[in-house]
Amino acid sequence: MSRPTIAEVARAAGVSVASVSRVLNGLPATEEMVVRVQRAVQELGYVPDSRARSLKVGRTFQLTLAVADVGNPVYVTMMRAVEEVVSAAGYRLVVTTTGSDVVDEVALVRGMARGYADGLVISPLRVDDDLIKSIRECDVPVVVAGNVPASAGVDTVRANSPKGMALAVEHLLTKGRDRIAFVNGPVDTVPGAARAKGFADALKQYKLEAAGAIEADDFTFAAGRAAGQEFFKTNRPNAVICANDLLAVGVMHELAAYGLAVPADVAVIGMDDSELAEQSFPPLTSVNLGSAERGRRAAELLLARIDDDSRKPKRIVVQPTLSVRRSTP
Amino acid sequence: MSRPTIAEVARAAGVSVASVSRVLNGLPATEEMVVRVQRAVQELGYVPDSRARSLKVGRTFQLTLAVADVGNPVYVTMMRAVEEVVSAAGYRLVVTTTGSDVVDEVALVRGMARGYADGLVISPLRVDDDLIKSIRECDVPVVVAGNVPASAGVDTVRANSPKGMALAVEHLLTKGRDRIAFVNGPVDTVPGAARAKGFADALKQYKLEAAGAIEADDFTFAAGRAAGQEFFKTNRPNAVICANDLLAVGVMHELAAYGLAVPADVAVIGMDDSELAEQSFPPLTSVNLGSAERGRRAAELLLARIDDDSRKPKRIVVQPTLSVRRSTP
DNA sequence: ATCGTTCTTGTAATCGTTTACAAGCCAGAC
DNA sequence: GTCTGGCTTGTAAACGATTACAAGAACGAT
Repeated sequence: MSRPTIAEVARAAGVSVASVSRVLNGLPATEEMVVRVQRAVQELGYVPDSRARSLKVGRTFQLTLAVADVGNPVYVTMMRAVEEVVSAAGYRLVVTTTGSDVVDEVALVRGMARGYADGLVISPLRVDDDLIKSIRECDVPVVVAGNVPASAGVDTVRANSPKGMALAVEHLLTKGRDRIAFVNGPVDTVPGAARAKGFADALKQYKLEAAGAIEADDFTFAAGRAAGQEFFKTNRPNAVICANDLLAVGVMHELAAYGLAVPADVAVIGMDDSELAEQSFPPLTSVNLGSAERGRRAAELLLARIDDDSRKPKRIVVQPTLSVRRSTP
Repeated sequence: MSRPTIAEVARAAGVSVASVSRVLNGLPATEEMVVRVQRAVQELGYVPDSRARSLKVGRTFQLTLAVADVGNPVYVTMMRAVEEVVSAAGYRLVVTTTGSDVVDEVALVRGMARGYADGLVISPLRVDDDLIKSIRECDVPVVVAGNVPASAGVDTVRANSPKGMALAVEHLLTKGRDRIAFVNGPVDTVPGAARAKGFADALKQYKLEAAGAIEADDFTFAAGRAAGQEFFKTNRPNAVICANDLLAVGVMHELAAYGLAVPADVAVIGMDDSELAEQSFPPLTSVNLGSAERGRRAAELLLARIDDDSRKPKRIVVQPTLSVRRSTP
């Protein structure tokens, strides 16, 4: 059966549509009016059509979070944090996944016409001028959870991965591990580039040489395994830092396959400190890049901008901490 | 700057709004008309307002997938499958999370007014009469990925977890493990109940006694650890079946803590065969309950029902297989 | 030259809400 | 008794698209 409209409710209650709308939106009305309308609503099982409503009021009360890969547990952490903030503000959160290709991201932002959502938090893997252009032209507010140039003029919340790298390297050095290898994700991604630079800087700071660096095809478990396979045949570092937890777990599987013990033979450090770090075996020492806090603050920034679009863009940097677990000595 | 409407495009192109709409929707028009409209569209950066469009045409071209917990990797598998099917059909998928409470699920279905999406795939943990009632009253099609009574009169796609249990028990028996324990999730959930019954039936079939059964508080890693902690102090099964992969991984951590080797001392089998089964160490033998196929078929059912709401409800059962990995001998 | 047919384009109604405005009603003050 | 002011309620115009219908143009056939 088809949904009743406000007109049918009005007819059933013997009042005008305007009165029904007013009662539903809690505007002043007599006791009797409220009762009549509510009874009619009850009886017909009326629920307002949100399309029509949002067409009129200009808001959908939906916010979108766009992430590259739902399989990456770091996004779970971020998603939970965002969800908490936006639902407290009376919005519902919808999550969509972009894939790691920048043209998909651009298409998503372009298609983010007013009408799908009132705002967008996007965590892009790859950033190019097209993406930045589409974000600026987007007619709903966009907050980037990630690193884009200040010139883009957009609210951002990003991690400090160089500092995170430094934490990881320092930790390994205090544990006496000085032959440190690095398994990165694709360096043409924003996090990949940042982490590569961070690793190089951290080593330079301690006047160390890298014991090897390898670029995985992707930020996934499978790519981590593949990277490990290629690498540990020939190289013998006593520690390896991975650009995220999935890569680290993939690498640990390969280490086991080559009969190397973690942490005794090789210490392993991941990044993101996702739920997977806790679940892996041995539990993974991981650089906490503050995904939860980044999610929370990105959501807050978005709400603030929806509230007032004229405020100048804010760029927040969340500082990392190290979660030490048993994959390091 | 505010988004231009179709009226402004029409004015800029010097044609009527109807013509603009027609060109945009690919209806027949002269070459010149097409060019003029497209240039105006280009120039103004016009994007149709999807609210207005869907108000008129009665469809949003969005479908919703509602899952209990985004942190559970089984939903990642399902989500990917659903996404693939619906995006091929020209819909966009939005994912929302309900939490494990049935009242949240009911609220979601109730609020699923026409206008948010054209259909819903829901995978409920707990089912009660209220939920079924809300599904029947929902004015957009709903497909349940899970087990609800046939009397509910709704399309469903469900797993055959008793059969899956039997596969797990058989596998253990052929490997000579006959003291089998069971770590279940909450038995007041639909999957919890199904798996409890499946386990009991499977044991009966082989005339075995359970070497212990324990009910975790939740289907999570933390609950798995807690369950293991409580359990392995006193009991000494040589195999344990867990109601999902997260629980299994939690249990394996506790086994390690008690110095028990997997699979040498205790074999472990999970259920869902999620990405985590592959990522865990040792890789987890897991009952594949066909999450991907369930997702795919649920999506297909939903599309079919959107197409024709009069067809009678279909109830699909997906058969399980066993993915043997190294957590069993 | 006139008529009918076909094709293109414009006008206006519509989807289901919200809300500005007007109108009606009642009470209280003079 | 009339008038003012405050409430309540109804009428109708939006919001931005789609689309039924009508009107006009072009063109061939008689």
